[in-house]
Amino acid sequence: MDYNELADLIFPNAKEIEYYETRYPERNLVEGAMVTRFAPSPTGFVHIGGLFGGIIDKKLAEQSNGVFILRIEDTDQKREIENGTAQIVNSLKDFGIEPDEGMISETEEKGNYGPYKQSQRKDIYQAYAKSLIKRGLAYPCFCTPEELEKIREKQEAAKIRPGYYGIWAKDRTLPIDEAVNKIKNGEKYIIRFKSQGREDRKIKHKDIIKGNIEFPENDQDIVIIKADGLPTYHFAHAVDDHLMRVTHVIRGDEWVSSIPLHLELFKALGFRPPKYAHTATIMKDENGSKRKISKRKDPEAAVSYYHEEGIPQEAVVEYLLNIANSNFEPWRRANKDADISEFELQLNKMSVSGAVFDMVKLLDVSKNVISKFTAEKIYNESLKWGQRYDKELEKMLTEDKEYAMRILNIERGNEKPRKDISKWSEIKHSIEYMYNDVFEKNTNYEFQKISDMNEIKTILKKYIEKYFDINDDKQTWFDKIKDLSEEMGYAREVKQYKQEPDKYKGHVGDISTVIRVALTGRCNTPDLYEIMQILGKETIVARINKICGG
RNA sequence: GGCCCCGUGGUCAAGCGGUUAAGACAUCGCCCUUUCACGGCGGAGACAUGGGUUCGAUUCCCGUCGGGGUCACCA
Repeated sequence: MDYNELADLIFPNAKEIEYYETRYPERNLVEGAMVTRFAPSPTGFVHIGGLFGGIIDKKLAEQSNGVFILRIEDTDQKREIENGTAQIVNSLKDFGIEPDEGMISETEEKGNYGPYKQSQRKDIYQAYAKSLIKRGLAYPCFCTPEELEKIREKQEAAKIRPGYYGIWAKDRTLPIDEAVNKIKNGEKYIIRFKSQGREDRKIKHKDIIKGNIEFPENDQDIVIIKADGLPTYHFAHAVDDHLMRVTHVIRGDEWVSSIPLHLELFKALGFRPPKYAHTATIMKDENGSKRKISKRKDPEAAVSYYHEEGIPQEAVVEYLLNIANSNFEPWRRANKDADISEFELQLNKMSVSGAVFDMVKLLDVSKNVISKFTAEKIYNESLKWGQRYDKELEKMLTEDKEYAMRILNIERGNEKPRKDISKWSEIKHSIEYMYNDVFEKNTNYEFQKISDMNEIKTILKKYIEKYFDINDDKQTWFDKIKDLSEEMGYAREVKQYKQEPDKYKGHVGDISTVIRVALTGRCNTPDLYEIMQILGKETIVARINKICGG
């Protein structure tokens, strides 16, 4: 018996690897084109860190005229969730990320280098595993989980490095005949890689982000094909990224410690390894200490969170780009209205250590992003959000679209647009007083300096009877408020009042505030003149009478 | 514990042997202003630590401390 026979016994139907090598040829791309891939497993919602990686993958491929692949790593069938792939595809789409190749729905894919779901590539992995067995670089291992556990316990007791390697890798030296017999007897087994590495030797590696790293060679005989016939991550990574002709692997830095293994795998398989870029983990601040942002504890770890909160996808992407490249902010300042696709991401400018996720900063970015939107876009986006998450808002926006648009257009579209909205979930609060049915429920007027109700009523009565005319232009309108102030014993100008405070009861600002509060219930609002123009004469009179009459 | 990575204001971060150690967010004050938001100006606030190397270290080397990652038939 020799390795060939053993290989044939284990994988009788596997094709020769040459078949796949010609089936998936080198890509014919322009010089410098990057082939990247985002390769999540369908185990739940997309993580903010995953989105981060996906954005980088997409951008790099796009700006180099390369290819961005979406591959699904569903080799762990226990953890897989229903419609996991569709969820990933849709989440990415929400953020404007669509693959050039790979999965485009739960079951559909595009591209010539597929299948793009690992569970459908079983034959490919087995062919390469077989080739390894033939060359004596992989072998069947019959150890049960219990045996493995015992080995581990021994190692721990002896305080030596745990794992399946060297003398601990007992099936590594199992005679071929014995292995064959065990297989024929129906004993369960998995396939392990036969490492040629030595722990006392060093390996050097240059990571695009982390720079030069040196570590001991891998000497672990890791499993490459599991009991269910599917590959482990490590093996699938080597086979897929080679066959899909991926040039740059961008992944989270939890993988750096696997580099010695991966490099050895590529070497054993005869593949040229890709370039690696290991991105720093996004962290979360918890009582002053940093930790990895977590699916369990942190709602903002799920990208669906941003959708639910109504933070526009552009803002999230922009914030993430901010974390990714420190030169993004200067770029943005110099190119205020440019589309982010024009920004050139540089891998070598990526941060080496993990950034703490800063929601306040995100909201600031978002505020600026929204301030550049047109009223139309704000209307459409917040309506979309409202339809899904807030029926009341939906009603406000749809019962009279033109009215809603006028509200949303207040102080917008000019040089210094309003920057008071950072997410759609804030919209309702900022417009609701413009709606009579909501306003009527308001009983709490936040009057400020002038709080004597008699004085307030007098001011309002005089205003409505003597000074109010809906047709006035802004200047006339304000001049009249000044006239009213004077008549009531308040200074026409704030400065006047500050110079001689004893001469006046207050100033024009106090009078305006009374009108503002009477009309909106709030002491802080956007431009009162615009609000009044939108409210209209009837509503204004009614709202003032509501106070004066009561 | 072994191995690997990281350590500049509260946060994100420029700087990479000689700088008054940028900038953004947050914070505080002032100005603008009928309120708020915007905008403008200004303040406070940092090179974890101990040794080297050097004429000179935030920058280079070593130790310490602190943080993170990883050690699965999970990815």
